[in-house]
Amino acid sequence: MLKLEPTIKKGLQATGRRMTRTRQAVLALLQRTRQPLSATEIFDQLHQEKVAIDLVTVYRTVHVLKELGLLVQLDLHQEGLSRYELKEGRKHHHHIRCQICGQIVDLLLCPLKKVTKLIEQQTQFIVDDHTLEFTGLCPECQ
Amino acid sequence: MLKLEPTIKKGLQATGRRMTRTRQAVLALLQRTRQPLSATEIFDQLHQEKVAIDLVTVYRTVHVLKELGLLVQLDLHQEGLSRYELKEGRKHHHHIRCQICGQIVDLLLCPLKKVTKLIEQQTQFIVDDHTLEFTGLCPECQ
DNA sequence: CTCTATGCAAATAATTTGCAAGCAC
DNA sequence: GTGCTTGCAAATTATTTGCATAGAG
Repeated sequence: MLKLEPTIKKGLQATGRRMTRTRQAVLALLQRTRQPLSATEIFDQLHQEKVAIDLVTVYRTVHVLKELGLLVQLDLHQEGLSRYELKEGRKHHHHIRCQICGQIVDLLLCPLKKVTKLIEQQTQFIVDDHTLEFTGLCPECQ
Repeated sequence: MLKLEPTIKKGLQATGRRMTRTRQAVLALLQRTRQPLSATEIFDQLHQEKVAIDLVTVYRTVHVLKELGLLVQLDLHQEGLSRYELKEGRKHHHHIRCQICGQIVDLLLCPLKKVTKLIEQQTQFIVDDHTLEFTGLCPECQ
């Protein structure tokens, strides 16, 4: 497991920000968790661990971490909320979520490089980002 | 332009539903519009055209049309709302949206058939659906 | 005439904003 | 001590639900 805090503290300070108890708690949680978490899940989980934090602070924290490029905001297929996961040196990847139990599994692939070039040629857009998420039934729920 | 109403009326009636003034208005709007529209946009546009309709009815209408398989609900990249477009005999496709002006352009491709099989092999999930949407800068906003 | 669809009010849910007090550096 | 952060309350936005009435077949 990577020790992220020192690096992140520098990133925060470089932009005039501070490393605080609540930011550390959110970071530590995201670091040890496998699944991408929603703001409410981060809030609930931290409260279970007796960490006092406001939901608003969770939102503000993930916003800052996203600005620093340390975290990815995900919108999975028609969930109606956002989820967050640390980049933590991981490669760009996508996800599949089970429609029954909600389990989210990482997909360690991205088949879109060639497609992106094709789109840029065809549309004259400059492609900046993309969303690619799958839903289905996990082995247990089939 | 396809004449959709008779077909759709049959579809509605086959499930004990009725063709109404408001459903016709929403259908006609989606039929003639190029861009995928949000519930609020459908509501606003119809009001501009002096069609009296409640926002709730818009939501209920797109819900029914989706159940009948006549309409696709889209969640574009981090917009925080859903958009709707009629299938109207069109092929499955994806979109790119300009981050500046919001313009949405259809992409007439889907490069995911092989990837889907690969994912099913690797994860043991049965893949049901996917989201693939791009954002970028359109030619005018670059 | 029966049963579905609609409008209106109100409830939910996710997220954002304002402001005074707390805390990092 | 100064200025960024936080908590709390409240506002905003998207969407859903309850219920009595209007309207399609």
